Amino acid sequence: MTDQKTVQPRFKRLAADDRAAELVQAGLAVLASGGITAFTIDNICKRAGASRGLIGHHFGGKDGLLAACYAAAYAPWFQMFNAGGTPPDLPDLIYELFTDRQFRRDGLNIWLALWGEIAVNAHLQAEHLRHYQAYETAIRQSVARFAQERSRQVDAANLATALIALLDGLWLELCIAPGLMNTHKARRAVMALLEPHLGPLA
Amino acid sequence: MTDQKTVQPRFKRLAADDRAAELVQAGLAVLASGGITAFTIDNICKRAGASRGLIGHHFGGKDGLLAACYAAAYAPWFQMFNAGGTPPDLPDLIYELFTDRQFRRDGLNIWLALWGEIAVNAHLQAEHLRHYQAYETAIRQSVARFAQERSRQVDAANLATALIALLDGLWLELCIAPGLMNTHKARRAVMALLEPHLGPLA
DNA sequence: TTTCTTGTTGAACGATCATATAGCAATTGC
DNA sequence: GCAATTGCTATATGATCGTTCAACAAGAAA
Repeated sequence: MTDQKTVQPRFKRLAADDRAAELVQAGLAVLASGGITAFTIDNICKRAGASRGLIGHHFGGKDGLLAACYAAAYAPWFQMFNAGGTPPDLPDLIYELFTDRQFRRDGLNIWLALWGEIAVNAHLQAEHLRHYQAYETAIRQSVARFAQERSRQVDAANLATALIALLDGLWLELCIAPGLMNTHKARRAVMALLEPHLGPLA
Repeated sequence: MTDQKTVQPRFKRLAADDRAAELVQAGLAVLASGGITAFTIDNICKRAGASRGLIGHHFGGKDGLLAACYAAAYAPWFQMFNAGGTPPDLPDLIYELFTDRQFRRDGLNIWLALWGEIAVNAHLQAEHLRHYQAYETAIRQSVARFAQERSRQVDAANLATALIALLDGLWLELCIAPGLMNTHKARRAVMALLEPHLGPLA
């Protein structure tokens, strides 16, 4: 009979936070590839190599996991736009958003799936609104500072509104018409909005 | 015993096309209020006051119904942007898109739900791409004609790309942050993009 | 080596899902 | 009044869904 010591462990115990993070990453991967209808307990556990009971244990259930996925998707943005911090320089921001690393279909598919849920889920929508307002404030301040540095008079609030919508729309286009959208086209579209008001950005 | 004549009919027979149209309308209503996860045979039949077997009978199943819903959602756009017809005047188009009748959350929720599915459903995405290219052509021609009439030199393709993305982004914003977006803000955002390139539109 | 902590599994359960289809029944035609 | 047409119901079926939880087991501590 096999020595107990040589038996392969059935699973590896992780710290609670580590396991939760793995499940969130699996959830994001499932959203990226299959959208919100693929976001099921079975799909996520298969992806994470874990058992279905863990979702209830760590998140209280599927809805809690989705909320955690939203928070994880938002975390990089939160760092970038956190109220109280200095908003990024506008050219740096635009540059960064349209690198191949950021302007990627799978990552933006996550947002498209989440938007679909935010539209009909009051709980998620309330949380999104809090983040959105911080984001809008940061973008508006970036625009205002850039204009002021170049002695340009602009309606920063309106330009921020238009910029935010344009960014979201370009993301959406990459998801639903990927062959027709790329970083080059996206950058030029953004410049078409900003440069007449702010002058050259590059 | 009750006379046969006075018995209330159990259901009303409709022409096949009429019943199919009702089911499509029910499907769109379900997408508008609950998103793609609420798009189930039971929800749609409850909404239509019909029996589940009709979905299979008229559409071959749920996927066929979703395709029909997409076609129905697209039909008004098809009329507006049909390749071969005259694209609308740009100011008329912008005016029309941001009336309270068109810029409405429930209608735009349908698109948000469909976009989520288009992103991950190859069949639907292929159909969408056909329509999208006709739409882009029409918008580009509207922009080009408007610019030409005012002796303005613009990159019509780039401006059309930006305009399409901005329109989609404004729709999206109405769905996910409805308290913060309205027709007035949306119009002004569009003008911020177009007027520096094309001159006054109103 | 034994005990303890708690992460984890995976099956049971009831609900919901989409499809298939026998047969009912509204309505028209003869 | 009866027959024909075909729209339509509603049930059966197997699969998938999310939640629950008893009990297992990895790994640390004593």
